[in-house]
Amino acid sequence: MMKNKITLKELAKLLNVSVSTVSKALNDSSEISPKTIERVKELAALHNYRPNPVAVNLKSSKSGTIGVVIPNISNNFFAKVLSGIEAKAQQEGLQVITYISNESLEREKQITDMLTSGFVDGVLIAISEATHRARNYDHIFGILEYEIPVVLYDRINIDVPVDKVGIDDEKSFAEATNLLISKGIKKIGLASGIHHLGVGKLRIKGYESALAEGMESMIAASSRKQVLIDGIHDILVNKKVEAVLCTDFESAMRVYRMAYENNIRIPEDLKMIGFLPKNVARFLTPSISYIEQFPEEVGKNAMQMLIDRLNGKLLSDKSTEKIINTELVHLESTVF
Amino acid sequence: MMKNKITLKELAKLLNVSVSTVSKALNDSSEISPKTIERVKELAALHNYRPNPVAVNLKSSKSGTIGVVIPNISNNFFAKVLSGIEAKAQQEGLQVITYISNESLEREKQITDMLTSGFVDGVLIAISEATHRARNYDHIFGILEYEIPVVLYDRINIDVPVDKVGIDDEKSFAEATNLLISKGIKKIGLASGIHHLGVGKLRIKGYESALAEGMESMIAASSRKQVLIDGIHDILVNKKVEAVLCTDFESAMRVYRMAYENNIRIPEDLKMIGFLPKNVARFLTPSISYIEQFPEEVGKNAMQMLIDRLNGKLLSDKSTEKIINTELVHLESTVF
DNA sequence: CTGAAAGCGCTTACAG
DNA sequence: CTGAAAGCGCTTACAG
Repeated sequence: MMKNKITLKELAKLLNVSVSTVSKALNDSSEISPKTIERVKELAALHNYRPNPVAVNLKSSKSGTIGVVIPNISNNFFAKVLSGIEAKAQQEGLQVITYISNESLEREKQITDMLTSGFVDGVLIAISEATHRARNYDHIFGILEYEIPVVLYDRINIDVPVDKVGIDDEKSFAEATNLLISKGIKKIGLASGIHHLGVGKLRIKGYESALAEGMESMIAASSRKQVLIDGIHDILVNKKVEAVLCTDFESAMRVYRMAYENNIRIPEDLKMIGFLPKNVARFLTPSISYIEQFPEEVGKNAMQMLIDRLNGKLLSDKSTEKIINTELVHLESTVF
Repeated sequence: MMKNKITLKELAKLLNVSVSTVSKALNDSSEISPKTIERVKELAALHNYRPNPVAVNLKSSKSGTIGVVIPNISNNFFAKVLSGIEAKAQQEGLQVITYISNESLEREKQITDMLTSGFVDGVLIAISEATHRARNYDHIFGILEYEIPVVLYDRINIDVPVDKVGIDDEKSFAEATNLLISKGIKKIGLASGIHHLGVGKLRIKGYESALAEGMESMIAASSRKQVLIDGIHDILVNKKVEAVLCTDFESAMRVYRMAYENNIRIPEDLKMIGFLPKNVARFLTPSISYIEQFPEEVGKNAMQMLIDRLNGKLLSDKSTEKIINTELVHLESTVF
């Protein structure tokens, strides 16, 4: 049994009325008599009529789709942001078109180029690492020139006048550092594989700003594997830090491995707090205290902001910014 | 500087030619003189003309978009499948609309309902756990009734006559079991949090079929947390298995934790092999031997298959199936 | 080689 | 209350 898609025209012919009448009836126009509305709807239901969304889009010059640009979908944080975006979009009857930049500026430019070709009503984007490094945001401005609203999420520490939704990166590490200090810990180190990114910088800034008088800042940071490992070795084994904060998954796992290989016991010899996915943090041996983020909330809020922008609910000459708070979750690595 | 989108009509007026001529010129029609083609293209480039994709779609009754249904985007396997799909789509100039079912049959039905409303040219779907449990595939057949091609990926062990791309789940665990046997291990157990899913069943089947004469099948399997934990305790602590295969992330992490808590040393007392993301497996202490899958390949192949189907390159009365092979990667947990 | 016309499937001012 | 007409932005047979 093949369902051939039925059109307005065909319905009209079957009903012996005009296409306009059918269209209006289906849209509950007050111009049409209740009786006709009923007849039309009945037949439409019988044939499982659905308006062709492409045609509707052409008339309304809206597509009902949102473009979402993701730097790296393997990063669980971004995967969950997407999940939040998709949930919100679903509620609002919007379609989400996904683009993955793989942290590449080149690819990101291709994507923004597609985005301006008129398919999407709005854009949610976390810029790629490469874009951040190059500080080249021309293609973002390019989208704006087409009057397509843009909301930046997570990686928002850049100077582009658009709406933004982010994480309290700086505060999270300031508070973690303060907590360790309050427990009498003096030698606190930090490891980072993302010190070159905005979020990395903010986390490091939070750590440094919270260090008390006379406390040394000890940072192992590199985006190159071996340099990072050597740096971690230095602060764990040579400098013998008593606690270490990790800004990202990779640095956390390398610290964890390094401690294991050098018989540094967690938490006895070393306290540890990191940005880690809950699922991994809980199951490690020992489990690692982590900063819980709420990526779905980031996604939902970014989508909501975009919707508000599209509906003209936000002031047109001013961009808004929203910060989603994190929470420090204590597990075995910070048992005192 | 605002770029107002320019249309064919406007270009035509500026050039003092007809809309048809402009359209043909831009499409390099042989009907049009080289000189006109050049003039038209020049002005189009100057104004950065891009055809309105919605209008093109309406004419061609194709949308250039593919719907992808993902059960759970937090699962790194699916995230990477999406990455492969997106990469292929990008190459082919197709847009990917993402839908997340959250393993819910209800949600999946809503999604398939949207999919049939005429937006997408084809569908890639991994059915949800709930769908699998309920064995309710009516909504999948529903898509087919609209003549929208469907390709199943990963969770393909169901009786629906469509193209499929999967993983060699059964073989992977059969080979892992054989390897352990060849090393003289007698007591091999298995842990699973996904025994109710097709992929879980296949992995378990592979394990059981490979067990040698007289070897006992020892399985801890449940989708309920505490039952799974108790089961793992039983095979590790009471039955004292010498090796354990884990079908999924959660069961692997629980085995890993359970061994740690009961002073069972890996690999001295217990060998371990599991389906784990590379990134986690490598960093654990000790690192855990894992079955490497190639989710991007699954995604790319599924997308390619769909494209072939759309282009009529596949036989219309027969569905194809492709299996992507896995690889066992030895790390510290299987040092003999 | 160029252009007028029809049409993809819808919506909506306007006329009756 | 109903319908004819115009139009969203494009493509493509057909006529000239």
